[in-house]
Amino acid sequence: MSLAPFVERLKRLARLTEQDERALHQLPFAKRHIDKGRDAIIKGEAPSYLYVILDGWAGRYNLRPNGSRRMTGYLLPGDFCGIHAVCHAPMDHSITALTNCSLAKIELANFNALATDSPAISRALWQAKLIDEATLRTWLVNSTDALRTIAHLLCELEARLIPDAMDNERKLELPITQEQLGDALGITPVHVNRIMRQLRERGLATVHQGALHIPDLAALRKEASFDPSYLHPTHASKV
Amino acid sequence: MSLAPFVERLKRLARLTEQDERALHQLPFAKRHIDKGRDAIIKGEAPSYLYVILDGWAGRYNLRPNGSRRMTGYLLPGDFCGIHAVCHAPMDHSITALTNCSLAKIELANFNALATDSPAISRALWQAKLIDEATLRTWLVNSTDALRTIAHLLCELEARLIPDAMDNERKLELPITQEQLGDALGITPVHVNRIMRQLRERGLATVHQGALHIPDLAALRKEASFDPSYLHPTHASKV
DNA sequence: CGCCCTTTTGAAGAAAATCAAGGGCAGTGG
DNA sequence: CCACTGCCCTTGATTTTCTTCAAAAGGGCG
Repeated sequence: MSLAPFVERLKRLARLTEQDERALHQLPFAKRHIDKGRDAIIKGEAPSYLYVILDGWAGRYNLRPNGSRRMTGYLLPGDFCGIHAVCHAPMDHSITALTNCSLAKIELANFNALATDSPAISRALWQAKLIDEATLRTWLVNSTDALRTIAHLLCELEARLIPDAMDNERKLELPITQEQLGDALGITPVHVNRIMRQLRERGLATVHQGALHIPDLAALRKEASFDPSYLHPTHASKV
Repeated sequence: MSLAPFVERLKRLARLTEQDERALHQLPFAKRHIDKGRDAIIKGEAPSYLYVILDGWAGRYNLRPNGSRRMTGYLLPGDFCGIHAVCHAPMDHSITALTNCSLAKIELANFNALATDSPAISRALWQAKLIDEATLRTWLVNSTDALRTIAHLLCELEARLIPDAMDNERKLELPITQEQLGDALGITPVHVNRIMRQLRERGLATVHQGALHIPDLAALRKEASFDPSYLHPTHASKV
């Protein structure tokens, strides 16, 4: 497996030159497997690597004093983390594997060299950060009640996993448990279950054997007041 | 009023050279007053200015479909916003004046020129973004119940307004209403009031005539499980 | 089969929203 | 000077939402 998902991601974020692309593809990296439930980076570390998710799902989380975890974001294939190290800042949260994951570890020194040389790459990093931030904001804004909160997260995942969605009926892999969803939303797993039932009964979303089925994406998005624009930077950045 | 608060802020975030500092001080800017309740930037704009808060409090917010607003961050004197424009990206949220504000408008073209030339300045921007992001995360993580949510926000404001806190008894201006607090926390103003009473009764925080008094900062921080480290980048970035 | 993990459902309790109504205080205007 | 008005804070009563506690039912896998 190569860094292709990573390069593709950056290409979506900014206009890379051919040279940028070539240099990215030639970045040396190490592959690392992380078992479901294990942490890739722990809060307080200042990793000297950039981690790219090649396969599987990971998540950012913090522990609360009572021991429960609160996810603050999902990392899907092509996503990366560890940028804190751009500033040599220690991580303010941990990264855990929600499923078995394979990651690419890229030496930050190598990557930073590219980023400082290439305006497009450094712009792509900014875009990525802005999207992360916007995503956090939507989590705050759209968590009025549990149903909307869950519906919104499902919409987010759908939009991120199938970026070029056009049609209206969708099916996608949802390899996480209801408890993990609850962690991400600050909701009890029991309550997640009840809401999932409501979504099912209302024909908005059903989960069967690890697959999420959205019979009517438009309806779900309306229910969640989901607007995907925050995930897709306008390529105004072509400039 | 000069850009001094802005320069001071950046100096906290990264090691500026004397030249950086001089260049920042020489940035041309326009002053703009915004009345309480008015918006400085509206969602969807891609402002061509960087805005620096010189005086007053502002806030980032989004509107919810039902018309209520959800604040996603406070902007205090010295803070800046409009960095989206680094990527020519449209704002995904609006900025409103919580009190009467005076802002400095700096042409992005001018500022970007500085930022691309100076590694320290561009690093300071990264730091600022990381802090914004970390702050958003703490809002998610530490909002289990209303009391902790409010206590945490009070701690955040205290830490940001009095960065070099050492002693344990604090008093500071809190120029916002309980309703505005509720907007920031996703809590009903009525409920904010009830919690403020609890804080008062428990001797954790009292508000009198627009002044917040924290008799025992350590106790309040403990209640909120507040750890200020996310606000203060270790100057590891000296490197 | 039997075990573990996840999902599902029920019933009771806590937390917060909602609805409604006073009360303080500053500013306005007669 | 005082009544009036508007804004904010405060409190009570009621209802909704979510949590907690508990237990049962599926499903995959040794």
